[in-house]
Amino acid sequence: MSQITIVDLAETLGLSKSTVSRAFRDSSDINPKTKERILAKAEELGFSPNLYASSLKGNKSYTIAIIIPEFGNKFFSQAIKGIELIARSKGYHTLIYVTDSNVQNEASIVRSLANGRVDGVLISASGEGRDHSHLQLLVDHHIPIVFFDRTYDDFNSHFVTGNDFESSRRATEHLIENGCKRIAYLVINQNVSIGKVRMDGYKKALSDHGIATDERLVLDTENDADVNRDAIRKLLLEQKPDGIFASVERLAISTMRVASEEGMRIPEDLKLICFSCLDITDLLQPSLSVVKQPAFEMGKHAANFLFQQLAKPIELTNQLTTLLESSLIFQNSSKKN
Amino acid sequence: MSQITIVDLAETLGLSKSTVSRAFRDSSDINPKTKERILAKAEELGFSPNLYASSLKGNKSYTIAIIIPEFGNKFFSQAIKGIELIARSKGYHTLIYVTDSNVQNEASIVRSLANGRVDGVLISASGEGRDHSHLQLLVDHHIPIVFFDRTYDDFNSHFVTGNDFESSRRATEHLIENGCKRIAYLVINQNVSIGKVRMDGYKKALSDHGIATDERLVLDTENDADVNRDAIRKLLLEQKPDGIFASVERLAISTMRVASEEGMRIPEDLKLICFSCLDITDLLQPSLSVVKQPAFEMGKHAANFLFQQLAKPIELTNQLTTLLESSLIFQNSSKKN
DNA sequence: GTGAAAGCGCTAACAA
DNA sequence: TTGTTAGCGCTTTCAC
Repeated sequence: MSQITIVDLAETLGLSKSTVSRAFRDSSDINPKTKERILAKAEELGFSPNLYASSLKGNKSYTIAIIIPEFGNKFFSQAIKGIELIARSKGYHTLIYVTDSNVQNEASIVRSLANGRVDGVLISASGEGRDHSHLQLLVDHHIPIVFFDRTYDDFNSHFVTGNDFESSRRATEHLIENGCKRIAYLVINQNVSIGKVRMDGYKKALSDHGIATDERLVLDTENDADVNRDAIRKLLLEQKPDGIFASVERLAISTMRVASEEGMRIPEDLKLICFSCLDITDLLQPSLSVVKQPAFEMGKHAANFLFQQLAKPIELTNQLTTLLESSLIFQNSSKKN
Repeated sequence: MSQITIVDLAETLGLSKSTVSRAFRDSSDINPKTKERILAKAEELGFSPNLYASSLKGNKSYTIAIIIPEFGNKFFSQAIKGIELIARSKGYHTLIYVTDSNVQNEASIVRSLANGRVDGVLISASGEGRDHSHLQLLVDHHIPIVFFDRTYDDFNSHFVTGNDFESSRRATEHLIENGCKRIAYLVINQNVSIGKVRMDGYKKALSDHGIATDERLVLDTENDADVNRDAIRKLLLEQKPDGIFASVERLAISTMRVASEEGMRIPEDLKLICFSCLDITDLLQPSLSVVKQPAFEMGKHAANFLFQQLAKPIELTNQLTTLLESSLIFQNSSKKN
């Protein structure tokens, strides 16, 4: 911690602490030469104004928080990269928290932020539970919140995400066009927004093509990779789908491994497409068809919106959603036989 | 921001602010009933003590920073996950910064931390430049620093990394044992520690097996993917290596793409092994042989050491290095013909 | 253009 | 066990 204070600096320079203080704020009028002298001395002594004293006076932390459910895939690392980039360009600092998709963790993290630690929060919902009152705490403290990728329906705020309904519809339609009759949908979690919206797109494509939805082909998964893998195996063996649409990358990866273990070939016996931000899908065996969200852009967009809110708060009476275009990349995993 | 203060709470309860303050600290003796009453009221009013006032008094931020050069691969996301986990278990918050492998960015970030914002710093060096005096600023402010994965030689501190020399030696030896005679080494950057150490391991394996080092087979790369790709193409075409040892994943990925474009088969014409934390190397075509660092463990280890330093500072007079064991996973990309 | 002084919200000696 | 009080280091009116 910085031992030297503004008073020390003032003394060594024969000035008052208010003058020294002014040298570090842009606004106040001060003799340019004095300012220069002060800044030079500060540099020499390695002094910079104590953050906590400034924040206590100014009631501003110049810090935002990112809360994400997991760190498993490239989507979140790209999104964080975008957020951090914008934040730093605005002179803001970025705190990072991982909830492990656990709403209790989410609540405890959120509670630790309401004491002025942050000026705003970017969050991708953990997806669990029905009680999201912890977020109300932020609202009460006038801390703006922006959701990205995953949200809660029961909460009015800004939400930045991909055009998941349409991408899902097109992904599913692509499987149909390539000959699939029994397409299974692997849900990340029925309670998270992305689970539902992506399922709606899936169902729309089915009904558009006169295919009835078979609930046995919809697999709701959990937070445990082993459990999911067994469930996928059961699905493949019992329901014999000829196409899989996975709402997240890790479920598609599990599917590839299980299919291989069970001697099913992709795409001959089973076609596969999923949401993923992986940048080496072309090198997989088979190359993987994906819906690729603009993760980096999404992070930047969400951050920019947060800073807009910080500059000029807007009261939201219902959820305001911004959709960013995802790209569909069709490769061998979904290829027609 | 929190409008309500400790004084407001005290007034509504007919107590003094010191009593209220005590209710939020664990140590001080206070009537359990009073404490309960205070905490209940605080909960009701959504009050929590202002962080900046506490920090200003206590000269402690309960915040650490992670500074990383890039966010491109799984290594860093896993390491961050480990760090954040430990930090939160200690009641600490974690700031994240990305330097984009640029030492100027690194310096400006570091400077913004020396004002008491953080109690400690975890850093993976950007790798550029010869002047690392910005880090001295942290030392002057008694902010402990722990390096992980990438360090600077000219700086005394704790450094947590993998047993890169030995892993590199074994990886290279593995290529030799599988018949390679002309093994190229792709360096991330000659100036970063990992570039050098991994090269030393490579050279050791060569000399152990009576193979002379051919400097034309050592390719120093830059921060630009396109430039690197062209350089790799040139290397493959002109030097005709029969094995590649890549010090980082992205160089191996570029190699796979270039090889494919030039009609070279892996592993028949060219064997490949690299450092990588990717968890789907088995699904690549061909499955990729890797040196896998314990990224999550490394993050936890580095964080734990930082907290040890925070609890009881130790003056380091030279670099203290902790090596964590990496695992070698041999798959098809390096298989004998 | 510069200085004096009050106070941001909290903590911790000290007193009661 | 609780209250009083003096700051933590800085910003910002208000004088000069």
